[in-house]
Amino acid sequence: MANIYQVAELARVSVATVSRIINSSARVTEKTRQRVVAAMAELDFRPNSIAQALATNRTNCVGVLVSELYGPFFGAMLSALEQELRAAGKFVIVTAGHSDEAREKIGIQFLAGRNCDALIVHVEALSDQYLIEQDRNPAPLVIMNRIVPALADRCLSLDNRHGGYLATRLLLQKGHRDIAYISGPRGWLDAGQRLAGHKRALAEVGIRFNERLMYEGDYHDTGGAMALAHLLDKGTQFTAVVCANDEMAAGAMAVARERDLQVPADLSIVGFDNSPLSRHVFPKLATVDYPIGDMGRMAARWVLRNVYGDETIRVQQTFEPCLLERESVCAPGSAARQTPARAVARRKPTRRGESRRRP
Amino acid sequence: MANIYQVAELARVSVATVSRIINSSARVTEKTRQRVVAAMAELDFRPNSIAQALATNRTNCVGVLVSELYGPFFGAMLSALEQELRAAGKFVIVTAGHSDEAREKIGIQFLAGRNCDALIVHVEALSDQYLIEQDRNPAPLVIMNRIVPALADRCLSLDNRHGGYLATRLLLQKGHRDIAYISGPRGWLDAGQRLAGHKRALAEVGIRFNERLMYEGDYHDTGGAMALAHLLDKGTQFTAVVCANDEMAAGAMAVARERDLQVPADLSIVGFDNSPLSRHVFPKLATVDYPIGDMGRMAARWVLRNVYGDETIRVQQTFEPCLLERESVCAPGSAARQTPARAVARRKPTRRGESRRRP
DNA sequence: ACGTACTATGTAACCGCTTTCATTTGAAGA
DNA sequence: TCTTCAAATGAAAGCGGTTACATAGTACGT
Repeated sequence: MANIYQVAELARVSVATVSRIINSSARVTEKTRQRVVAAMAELDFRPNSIAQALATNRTNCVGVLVSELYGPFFGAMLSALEQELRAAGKFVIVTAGHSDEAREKIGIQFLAGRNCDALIVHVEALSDQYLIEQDRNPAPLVIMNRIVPALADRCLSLDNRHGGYLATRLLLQKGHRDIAYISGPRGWLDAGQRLAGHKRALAEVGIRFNERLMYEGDYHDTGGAMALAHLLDKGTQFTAVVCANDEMAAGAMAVARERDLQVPADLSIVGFDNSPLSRHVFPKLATVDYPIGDMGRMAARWVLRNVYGDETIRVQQTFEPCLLERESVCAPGSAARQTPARAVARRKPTRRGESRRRP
Repeated sequence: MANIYQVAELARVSVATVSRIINSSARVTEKTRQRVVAAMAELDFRPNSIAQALATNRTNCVGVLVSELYGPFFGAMLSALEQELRAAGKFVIVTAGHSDEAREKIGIQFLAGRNCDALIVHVEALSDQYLIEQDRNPAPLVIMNRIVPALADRCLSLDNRHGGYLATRLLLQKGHRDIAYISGPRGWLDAGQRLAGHKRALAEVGIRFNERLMYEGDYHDTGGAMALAHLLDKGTQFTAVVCANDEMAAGAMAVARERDLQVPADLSIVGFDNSPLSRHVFPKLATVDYPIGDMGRMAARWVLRNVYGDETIRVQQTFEPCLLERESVCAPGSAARQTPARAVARRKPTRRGESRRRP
């Protein structure tokens, strides 16, 4: 591959002039510009981006650390983010932190070691303290789905608490009183926030949160399945369940089906995230939309503005969840079946003595 | 950040010696090694990877071009691939080609422009010819899910034809004779191969492929839904349908449900890919496992071996699909219902006059 | 014709590391 | 003690760009 010296020689100019043309960084006579452009074309010259990076101390790379590279959540985030950055000519280097403190730490070091211009991170296990220390790095941190007070201007987050509130409020409005909750892993921030929203919605209508109606899942369908099984087996009655994400809701739905509980007639279910999955299960899952794609895009724009200096870009740091009411929810004890009446074994007794007939 | 000169000065050695220690590239006295290591620690020195890349002409970056960054298919591929490369200290730069020729071309240029050491590409629209031309690049190409004869040693692929064959054979073995087929987009390679396998399975038992039982979908659930609706409306009878991927199968299942067709009693459905989705739908979808994670991992290993010279690594280039029989399939006209008998409207007449009672 | 004020271009240092080749060092053997 | 030779180390030239500064060139006013 030709280098800048060969171009300069062929065009009978100095390398400085060639560089100026590459970067449009200074005026050049039209005549010489044409000679140089022709030379570049003839030699099929493309500037070596590594050399440029060394000279300018700017790699045009943005590091992205997510918990996993698969799954609809990170997939949507990554996809939007990459599209936005690529449009600006920036490269995206990705790696996974696997929700584990040591691996998240290594991940950040790994990306920082590549001289990324900025890091967009979605971490669960790292402490605020560690993130704050990292921020003295040449590469600023953009923090997804979390608020670190000292770094508030670099944090993009969804109001998870409000999301949890909306999910539970929907059920309350439908008339449910005994509402179970399948939580995400204790200690994960969003899991705690969603639960807090649930509690607030209950409190608002004067219902005391019942520890026995809550179970900690793992954000996977198997965990959701196990959670609902446990809740049912405990015997405390409930007519609806809020799941802290869609995947657990899908697992819960499968268990409900196994036990011949009709969703939503016997059990209303609400999920969280609005993952594609929520539209694939039957009945379609009511859920809380998590605009993670928008947030990924916005993280990219934060970087474009604050690192690459594009002042024309506006960024938004907080996002609102939005309730999607679908077929997995109805009034408690309602006979609003999705399918005609059918033989039922082991059906749980209808709550609150209400009739099962359609109102 | 400290550089190698400062380390050298502090340790009272030359930069060459420091470099030797960084890379373990030559023997160094234990005494001086310790001095240097101490100096590096004191200054918190980390070698500048960009400068290393410039000097060695090796970026330790692998470019990955996939159609999309989201979705279970590319997600699994990316995830496995990244994990394998990261373990070897290599960086992954990702971008999307969106199954469009122009954008795929730009994507490859984009990655090549970053001086990647290798490119792993999953492209649909680019011609073999173009890929062959690209291969003279400094960065070799690894081609996923496709066979370019001239570049056969760089191609990793699944035997899609065999997969299509397995799906249809399962249905034939169950006794189905009238089998519809919802294809992927005409022109996509894997779509054509899967269809070819379907045809071969039919031919093997002497059934003539019926053009009226086949419909071209788009690999999305909406396309699958539309496809099944069209097939049903056409009036040609069938007792089973093979979908060229799981997502279309999910769409088809939704339409079947809308039309009060029981799956599998009235209609058996087989998907392709074994995406997580296939376990979330009800009944669980029989499908053909696509070991895309393994393939991603293997692409990484190809690069590790052939580009980074790790001779100890073995690579495998062709992969076999594997049938997963699940609840969405049964014998035609069988009453092997997943749910008890129920009122039915607009049910299609049972095929072949068989009884609907359980055998 | 000449000094002035720009503008266009060139020179060379620098970014931080690797690597070749030359030189120094040190230990074994005579 | 003096060679001899391998091992350890250093000097300096790249890698391919960018950019501060110097210089040559041009147009203009007087």
